[in-house]
Amino acid sequence: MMASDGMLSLSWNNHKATFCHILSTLREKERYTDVTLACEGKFYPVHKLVLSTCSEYFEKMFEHTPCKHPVVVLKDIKCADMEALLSYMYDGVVSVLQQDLARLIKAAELLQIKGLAVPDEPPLKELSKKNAYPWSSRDDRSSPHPKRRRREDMMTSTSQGSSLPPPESPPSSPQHHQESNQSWDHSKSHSQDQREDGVDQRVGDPVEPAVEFSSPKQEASHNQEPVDESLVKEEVIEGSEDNQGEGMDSRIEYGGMGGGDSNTGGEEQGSKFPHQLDTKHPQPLHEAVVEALAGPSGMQGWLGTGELGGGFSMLEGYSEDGNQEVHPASTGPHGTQQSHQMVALNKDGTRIRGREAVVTIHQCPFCSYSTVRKHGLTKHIRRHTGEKPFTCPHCPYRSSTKYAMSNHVRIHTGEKPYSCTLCPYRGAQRAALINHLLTHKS
DNA sequence: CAGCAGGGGGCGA
DNA sequence: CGCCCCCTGCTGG
Repeated sequence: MMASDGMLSLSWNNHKATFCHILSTLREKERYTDVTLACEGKFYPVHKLVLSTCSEYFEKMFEHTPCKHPVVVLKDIKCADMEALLSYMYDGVVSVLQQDLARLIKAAELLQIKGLAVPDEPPLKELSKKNAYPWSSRDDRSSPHPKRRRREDMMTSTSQGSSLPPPESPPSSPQHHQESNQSWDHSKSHSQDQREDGVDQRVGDPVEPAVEFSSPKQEASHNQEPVDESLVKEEVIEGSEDNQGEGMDSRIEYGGMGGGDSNTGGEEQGSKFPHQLDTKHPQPLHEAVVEALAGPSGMQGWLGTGELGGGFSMLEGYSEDGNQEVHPASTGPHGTQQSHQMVALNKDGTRIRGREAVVTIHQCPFCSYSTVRKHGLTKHIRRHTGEKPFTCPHCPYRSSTKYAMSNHVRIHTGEKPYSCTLCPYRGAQRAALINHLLTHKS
């Protein structure tokens, strides 16, 4: 916080993460939901606000829908995809099997989900590296990377008669996109056309015929008006801006799900996939999120680094003792899983890396502290609880650790085990001696 | 600068 | 889980 002229600026450190958490919780409890999405016989009560925020498509739809609680039927979207997209919109992350990626992206494009409706090739990369954590690096109010023109293209593409994608990539694998990425990133304005064509296909085709695209629209039109294509345009800007945030991006090595074969990705990628499996389990995704969020002290523990600005950092599996444990290899939601991974990397860097490794991260329910050592957390929690099990036999002093007490007791005993080799100085603590030695150097 | 308290990690049992 | 150590921050002279 900063102060100026006597004014204090109070900042809510984990505001974003908290906010997102709350939204997820509300969704879980179906509280304040004001729109129901229906697909494949399943119903998903959600919030217009969230949908509108994440999708212009919905935004438009609601804008023209007087109905208080409309039910939007999504014909061409699979419920699994819908759930994944909802997870993405509410939690900012979603894990998807490589094989399902194309379909998911397509669904995202149809619904114009910001950040997922990637224009061209990069879907993979984008998805995994940037969009996966839209809010992690900056404010996401502005959509992550709205790249929806794609959709337009698609529609228009026919007219263009575009040639379509290079033979190289069979529809099914979204992966080949690396190369185009770069070009795409920077130029997103005009030149894209040609390229996009190619892209379109890749993205769209894999799973289904282009025809389908219309459907969502139709849907829209049914409900009200067709989405204005022009809106879809938006140029975007994504570029590289992102990282201003806390620089998290840089640290996050995200192997990306999509990256798949791309060589660019890190070594991690390979290992990563194995864990992203259950994308499909319907429930898990949702439940897990909630579960992850539940915490003794509210969301605090759930939040990330606690740094300003927020980088969110983690969702943990929550365990009864108040600690949140993460088991990357086995825990539910992919999304969270990834988060975990991220956390691990951020916090411990070297240590908790491999996806394969089963790492348990113990998250403090009171603050952002997390450690791989349960014992470490136990000690840490004393900070919050104020528990000081160790009492000085000579005075009222109490400490939270035995070692601290032993240091303290030396005050009474006069013991000074750390002696300077250069002078008669003796210190009761090693740190004192080290500090003292500095005086000899200068 | 010295003293002290405390947090968190390393390591072994 | 316990013990120990390293490191850091605060305080007072």
